[in-house]
Amino acid sequence: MEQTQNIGSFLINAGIRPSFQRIKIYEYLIIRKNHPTVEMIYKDLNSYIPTLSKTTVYNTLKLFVDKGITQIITIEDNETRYDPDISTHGHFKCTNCGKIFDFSFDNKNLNIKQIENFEIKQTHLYIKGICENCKRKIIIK
Amino acid sequence: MEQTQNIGSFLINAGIRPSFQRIKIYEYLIIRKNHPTVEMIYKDLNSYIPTLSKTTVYNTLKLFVDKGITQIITIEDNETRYDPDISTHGHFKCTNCGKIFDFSFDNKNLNIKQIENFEIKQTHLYIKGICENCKRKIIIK
DNA sequence: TCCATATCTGTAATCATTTCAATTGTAAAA
DNA sequence: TTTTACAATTGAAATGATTACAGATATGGA
Repeated sequence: MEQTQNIGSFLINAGIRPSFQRIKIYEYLIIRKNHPTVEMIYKDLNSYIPTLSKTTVYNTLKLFVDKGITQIITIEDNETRYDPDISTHGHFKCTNCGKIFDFSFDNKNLNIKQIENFEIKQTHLYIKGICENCKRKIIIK
Repeated sequence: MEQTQNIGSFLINAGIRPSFQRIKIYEYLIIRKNHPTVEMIYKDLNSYIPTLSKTTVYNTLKLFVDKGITQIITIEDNETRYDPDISTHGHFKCTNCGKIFDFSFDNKNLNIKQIENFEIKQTHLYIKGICENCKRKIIIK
């Protein structure tokens, strides 16, 4: 499949040698778009790659983060999630269905006084609440 | 000290029985303003309350969060921090000195698109970078 | 093909957090 | 004041996520 080709050259471009496992894990991230935990990636890929080790998933994600092609999402204190979209954008987690939604926001006109002279490297906006779909379901109940 | 009195009635008001440990832990949070981890609270208070158990720190913080007088800060994936200021405000973590700074922001001009019809319950804005003090030090080096 | 090196794997170790049962403290009734 | 019931605290053990490590496997270049 040519998708693998693309991912392979993308990884090389990021300074990562494109092993089978690395390609499959990155592919998982961009196809599923589900902001997965290590457990989710391991569980889902294990049926397809039976020899996969959880350590490899950890190592690979750490590598992706170090090389700047994946970001860590800490919207919840008891689970680390991963996002291959490294642009500055927000994450909404529905406390009812657990799904995480991406959204865009302007961080230009925040004009934050207290940290004016600080050097900003990363911005994370996390919002929790009820998604539209769950809101409807809950009303019906 | 009358501070303890104030905290005692504040806890009662929040539906929390003001035990010695609970008062000291809440006092720690509001006096230090250091957004501590469980470990920090335990270590610092242990010299003053030698019998203190780490489980009590965990239990107490969970109680505070449940009763709505403390919020969890997840700016880092490997450490859960706590803040007795439950208002919506931002947190800046200096990746050099590790200190966490509070800042205020207006979530009106974030101009968020995709989640217009979602019900928002909590908003967390986390920024990482270099604080002014560390910036100066680093330049001098 | 062979070698050197990188990657992957599974196990064991570590660290944060939770569970649980026993002890201690407390407030109110007798 | 003593008793009693219940809540809070404690420390040990269990759990769960993550990391360290050492051996096995795969890979690219000579």
